[in-house]
Amino acid sequence: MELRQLRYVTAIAEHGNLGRAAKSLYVSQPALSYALKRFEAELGLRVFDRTPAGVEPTAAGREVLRAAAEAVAAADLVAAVAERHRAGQVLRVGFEASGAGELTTRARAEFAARHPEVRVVPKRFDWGGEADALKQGQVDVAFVWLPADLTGCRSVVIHTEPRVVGLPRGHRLAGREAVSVVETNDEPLMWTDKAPRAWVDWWAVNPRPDGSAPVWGPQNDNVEEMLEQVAEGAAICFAPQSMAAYYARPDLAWVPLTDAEPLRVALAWRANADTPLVKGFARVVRELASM
Amino acid sequence: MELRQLRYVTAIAEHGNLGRAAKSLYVSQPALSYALKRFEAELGLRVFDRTPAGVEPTAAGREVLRAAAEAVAAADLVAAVAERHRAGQVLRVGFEASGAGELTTRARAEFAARHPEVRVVPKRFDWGGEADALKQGQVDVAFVWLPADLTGCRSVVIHTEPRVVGLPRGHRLAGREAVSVVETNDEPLMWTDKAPRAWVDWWAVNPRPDGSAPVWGPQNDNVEEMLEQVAEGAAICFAPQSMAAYYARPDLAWVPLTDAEPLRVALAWRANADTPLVKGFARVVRELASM
DNA sequence: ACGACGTCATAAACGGCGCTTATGATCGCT
DNA sequence: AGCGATCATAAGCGCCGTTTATGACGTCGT
Repeated sequence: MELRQLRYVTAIAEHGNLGRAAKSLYVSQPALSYALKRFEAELGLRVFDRTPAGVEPTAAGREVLRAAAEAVAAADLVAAVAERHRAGQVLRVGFEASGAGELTTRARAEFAARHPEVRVVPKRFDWGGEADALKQGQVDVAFVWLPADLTGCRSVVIHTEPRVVGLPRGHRLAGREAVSVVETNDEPLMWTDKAPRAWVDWWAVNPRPDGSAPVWGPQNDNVEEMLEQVAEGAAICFAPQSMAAYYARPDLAWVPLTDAEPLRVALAWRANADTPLVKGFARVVRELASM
Repeated sequence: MELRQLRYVTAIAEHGNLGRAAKSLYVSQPALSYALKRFEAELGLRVFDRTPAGVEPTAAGREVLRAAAEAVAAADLVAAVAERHRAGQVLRVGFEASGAGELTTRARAEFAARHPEVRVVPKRFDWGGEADALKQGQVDVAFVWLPADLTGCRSVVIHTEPRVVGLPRGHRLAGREAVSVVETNDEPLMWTDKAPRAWVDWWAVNPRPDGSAPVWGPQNDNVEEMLEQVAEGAAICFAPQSMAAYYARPDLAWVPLTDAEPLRVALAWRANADTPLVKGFARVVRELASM
């Protein structure tokens, strides 16, 4: 007996007709007729009665078919187990913009080297998107720019990074070695409606040290849209230091902010998906972060 | 994926060694090695690690093997269901000597072909034994030589057959084209005490057409014992015509009887065992008998 | 009553699969 | 270094499972 035979009789029972069942199985009708005959001979009993209108299971056939369907389902589970292992050996790592800087890249590379059987897949998100993606199961772990709502997740801060101001080349503040937040008070500032208000206010340093509110410039969804508009002089932006290296455009100037709270990046994962793969990645990230 | 592959990997896991597993599966070791390789390629993952000491399941392989063992067990259940039905689907057909001649054989063959799920088992009985066996439930149906007591049974005459006289080769009547019953009056006649008196008298044509009684020869229990003694000249016997064909011994002569009532054979079954199987067999016998 | 249609069954032919034998590669042990 | 045990590869071949072609049978509509 082979699975092929069990799949055949299961399909025949479902369709009630050798012709249609054959089509569904991508074999010819005589092939199915012959296979059924040999299966019945092998079992020593008739599974189907033949009628001009099609076939009907015999009483004994019904029991055989029930058992056959279970065997087919059990075999499909073998394929599913294998698929899960093939697919489950994928670690989806979420991030936005430059993520955790070099740490993001080094962590993925190091983990991939230690686990060649695992495919580490980077997944980029728009502003604040990596936290939602993690919670919705679109990624397995994420480098999350704080502040972020990580309810239902576990996280550990693994990176801090000074902030800088992004200016168009030639801006009056572009040649400075550093500027304070208040010095940028009058400049329109890029913002986004994609992220939660707390995220936006944190990035904008709102309220400012002197108690004033920022001047809001154009809104944008992601880092490329933001930098395009800064480069053309529409506004300035606050960003992590690594962005200067990752998006080193000739028409942009990056100047350190002297008094802006540094960015903290957390590695986060869902509490109910604390798998060995995820734990292993977190271990690698912590190792690299402590060097 | 086929069951063969699942049985192979299950056996490999059990033996931990391709050579021993191959022996247990009655295939050669290279065949198993090749089959395993193709199975792993089909699944897209390695089920076993190979070592000089044998094979060991990988972590993923363990899960595949667990699922494979379940699928094999489920498939074995299909065979077990079939076996249970086969064991229950037995039709025991009783008869004596040549039964209803060719009809007996053709009926069993035709019914078996139409019902592969049923095992049709022939059961031979000594003289008159098939009627008692039927009533006692030793058989499901029987080709009964009449006359017979079929109280509690249903029956239908499905065969008639001329009678002949069995003579030792060289007997004074052996060369005749036909003889009358009265011409055999002086010859000792084989008889049996196994069957009812009515049966014995019918077969002996007692009383004879001229009112005389037969000359009783040796008694016997079955056809072989009878023919042995006829061949050695101890007596003659009356028999159905089919017996000449079925027991064509060189030391016997069969001569038609001109005035003996033909044998009538009935298909009989117990009235309280009017099952679909029995009814089906009766239908087949009637069909063939009417051809 | 007959022809058309739908359905299952059989036959012959053939591509390819799953096995065989022969043999090689590798590792561990002596 | 040689031997034995184990897995892997290659070439060849028998036979299985499929195909196309066609037949048998029952039902339905005309």
